[in-house]
Amino acid sequence: MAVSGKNKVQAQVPEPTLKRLPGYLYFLERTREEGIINISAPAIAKSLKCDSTQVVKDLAYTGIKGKPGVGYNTYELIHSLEIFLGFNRINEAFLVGAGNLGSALMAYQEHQSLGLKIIAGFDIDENKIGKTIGGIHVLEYNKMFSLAERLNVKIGIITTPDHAAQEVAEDMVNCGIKGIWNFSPANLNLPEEIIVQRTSMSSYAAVLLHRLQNPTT
Amino acid sequence: MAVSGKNKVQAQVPEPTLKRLPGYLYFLERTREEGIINISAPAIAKSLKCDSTQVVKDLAYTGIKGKPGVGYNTYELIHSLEIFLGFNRINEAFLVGAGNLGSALMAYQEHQSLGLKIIAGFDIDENKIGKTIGGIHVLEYNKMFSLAERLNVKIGIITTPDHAAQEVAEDMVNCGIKGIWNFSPANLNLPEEIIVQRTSMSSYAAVLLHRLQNPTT
DNA sequence: TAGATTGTTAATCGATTAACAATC
DNA sequence: TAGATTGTTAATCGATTAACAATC
Repeated sequence: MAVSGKNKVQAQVPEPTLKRLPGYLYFLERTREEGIINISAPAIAKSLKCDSTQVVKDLAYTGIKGKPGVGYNTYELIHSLEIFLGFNRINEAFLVGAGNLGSALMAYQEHQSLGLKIIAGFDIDENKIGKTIGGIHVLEYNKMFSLAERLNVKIGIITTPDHAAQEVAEDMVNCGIKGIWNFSPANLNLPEEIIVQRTSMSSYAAVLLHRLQNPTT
Repeated sequence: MAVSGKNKVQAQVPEPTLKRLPGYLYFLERTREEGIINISAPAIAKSLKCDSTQVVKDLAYTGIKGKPGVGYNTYELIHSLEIFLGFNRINEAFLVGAGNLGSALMAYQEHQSLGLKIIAGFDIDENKIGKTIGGIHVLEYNKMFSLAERLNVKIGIITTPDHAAQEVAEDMVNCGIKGIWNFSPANLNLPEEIIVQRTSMSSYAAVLLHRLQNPTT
């Protein structure tokens, strides 16, 4: 029953750490391109303008071991981050709502690692069905039900207008989807066990505006 | 010198609070549409699935007064949130990079309050220049310099490919822009006083994937 | 008045930062 | 060995949660 190789209760990874990890990964990929073999936490911290002890702690969560006095092996570090984040696996996802935001995400992952692979987009708009965006086909919404089951897709992305979000989410759950990335501001009402990640653009705008209007100091 | 009307040092608003406020605003706008005049913190908390004392605290930051035993006046609460977030003002912004993500943002704000108004998009791609997306014109990149000065725009949004982000950011700063919303994963190197809000899609993906792979209990 | 809810103050919890020992 | 950096443990800081008094 117990997973071997870990004889201690796995420390819960803080969400702030989790959010920072892809940033390290991105930076290290650039570093590797420059042919740098070893890199230290203070060096990373300086480039990313954050605290070096935080870098050490964050990286430790991925299970990597660094060499005192030297730092980390760039290649090992990238590998460790990818494994930990699950970015090495193919995390297949469906996307519903092939409007502007949906199209953006489909096109985005062509050039940028999102950590997940959108394998199909769905829409009810006849004008969008049949299109190919970022190499991904936009299919008729009703096709989602049979395809999800057949392909065993566990992740759904909602980029529909607000009013459709709840219904789409429920459909996704009925398709066997376990995790939903919701880009609409709607508050989804779903079974407890479904993992919902809400991404609200206006939250970021709020922080930016507030910091502009209330300068520190 | 001192701003009147506040005889206490203004309490710093926690960033988590700031990020939650637009969510309340969205919910309350729906509530108002239903004709509900008063709403209590526990009622909000129940709908948004969060803690009621947190709702009370968050709302208190906006300066609103509620009535014990009754709650808040919906209209006043919306007003208070808008004022506090600065969403009532017209916060004009430039967007550089009219690709998929840039287009998505331009189209998004047509239907959704982002808290800021994109007044022009810029690109170097001949095929994009001249287009109108979400009612916003895409102009030649070089036009940004003269326009920023003339229109006194203080906010810039970067939705370019990574490799262009640093250069665009520097140009924006030279245009007098004070706050930058950066959608590229690049780490911008800019003067201290420039406020940079980074929005990394892969951070959200990382959290979703991790929670899917490491269920809590 | 009674009940419900706000608003404030205290306690808890968790993340960040600091200190320092271990080690390459 | 000496210097630099990791890794761990302790201290600090800040946000969330709980408790309770004030009030409509």
